[in-house]
Amino acid sequence: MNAALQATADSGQAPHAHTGAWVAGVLRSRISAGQLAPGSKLSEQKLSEALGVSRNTLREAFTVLAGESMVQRIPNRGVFVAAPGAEDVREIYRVRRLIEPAAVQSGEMPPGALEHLEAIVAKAQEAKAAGSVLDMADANQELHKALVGLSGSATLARLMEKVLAEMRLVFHAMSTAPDFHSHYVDLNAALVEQIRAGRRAEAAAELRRYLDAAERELLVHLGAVPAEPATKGGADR
Amino acid sequence: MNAALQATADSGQAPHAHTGAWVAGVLRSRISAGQLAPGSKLSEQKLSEALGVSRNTLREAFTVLAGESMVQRIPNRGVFVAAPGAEDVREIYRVRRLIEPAAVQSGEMPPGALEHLEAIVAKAQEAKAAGSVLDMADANQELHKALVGLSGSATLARLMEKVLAEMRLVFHAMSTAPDFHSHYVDLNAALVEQIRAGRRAEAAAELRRYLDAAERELLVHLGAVPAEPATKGGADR
DNA sequence: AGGAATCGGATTGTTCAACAATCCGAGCAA
DNA sequence: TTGCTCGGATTGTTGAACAATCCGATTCCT
Repeated sequence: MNAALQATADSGQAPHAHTGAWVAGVLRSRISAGQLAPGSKLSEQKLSEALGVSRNTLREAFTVLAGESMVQRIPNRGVFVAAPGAEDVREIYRVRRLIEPAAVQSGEMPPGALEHLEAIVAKAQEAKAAGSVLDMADANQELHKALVGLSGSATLARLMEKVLAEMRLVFHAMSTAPDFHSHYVDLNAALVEQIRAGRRAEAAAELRRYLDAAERELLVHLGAVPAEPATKGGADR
Repeated sequence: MNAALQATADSGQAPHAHTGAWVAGVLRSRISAGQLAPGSKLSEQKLSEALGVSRNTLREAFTVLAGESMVQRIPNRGVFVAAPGAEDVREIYRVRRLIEPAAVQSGEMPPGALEHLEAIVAKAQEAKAAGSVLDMADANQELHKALVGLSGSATLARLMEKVLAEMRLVFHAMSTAPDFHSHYVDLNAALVEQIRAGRRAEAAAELRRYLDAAERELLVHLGAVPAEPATKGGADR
């Protein structure tokens, strides 16, 4: 834990933009990279001296990150790296299930978007061939971000980015992280193919199935839902 | 301007929650209420002494509000109440057009939601009968928030709240504010009626038309689009 | 006179040091 | 063991200080 903290303090001499925003960026990166484990406490004193900034400035960064729900602030207790649970996963997929298919189905399709999608798919297939799980995960996230990008809305793109950041936290929070992504590379390819063919409604429907399956897989792995029986909507919470 | 600032400084003795969040709440209310005009500058010194908080604490509130894009922060210049323009209106409706119909069409319809919708419609009709434009506007926003609420997602509800806050800013930014809302009361009623009847797809389609019309009306009033010809996309900014 | 460079005041950005408020755990008592 | 109190540690908030930057007005040159 300590190693991760003081690791990048060397670049501490050049707070490019506003120092607060810079600190927020540094912490955001480390959290997304998993260097700061979900649930771990971020001490004001340690972090401020490790990053070479004032406690006040660090606090500003905390405010930013709390607004993005990357960290959780508990009054008089401190800030902790967000640790999403099963209910958070359900919420994540509630959002994705609403936004992604809608963007696919009724997006305005800016020029070059299709090529962008296909480039990402190619990258994912490359990563799969090379067996690089990390690159596959990255490409996967990039693809879904691009799908939302079809809507042409910067707001929704930002929201999706936030959601994907939370997804990374979910993965980091899982003790054992099996290969969730390789299954989906081919599905992604098929999806983009359908979009290319103009079969937007079918693509959206397939995407919905995709998301349902992914959510279920995650919940099962979190032990929040039984593995097999898929009938009545049973255990909630 | 000054009157609005020091107006509520009387309650300044009881910062209930964390002072930063409290200040952010106060400012948010005043901005939404139009007491702080869009584009106006929020001076750190004046505001901090008017609210009876430290400059540092006020700054934390600014960070929060900037994260919600209620204010715009310009480095070394200060923070200003957000002043949405035509492009922002287009972005707002890009989001609404994607989210609201999707929520109507595929929302999970929690119990009591329908009654809630109808209660809001009733309130709106009441307000229309009484000629209270303000209550109509409130009911209108409440209805659309409730529509998104059908999705069951707190994240999307928050996003919609942010969007609606920006809408209020748009109205406040308009010099002349004619009656945008009375047209839509009956449309809202019809919409809820269709939802009640289970005709979700039709309701979503009607909602889309609704949103297109509202956006166009706003853009026309902002002078960002010609009044009649509905063909080529013309003047940008 | 018109325009460019300059200067001074004002505001923001950041840090530091201090104090109050709160929480957590250790130690003690019943 | 259970419950209480106390002390240390951390957070919340403030005030003051200084550097950096920006804006407007004055001044100077052509």
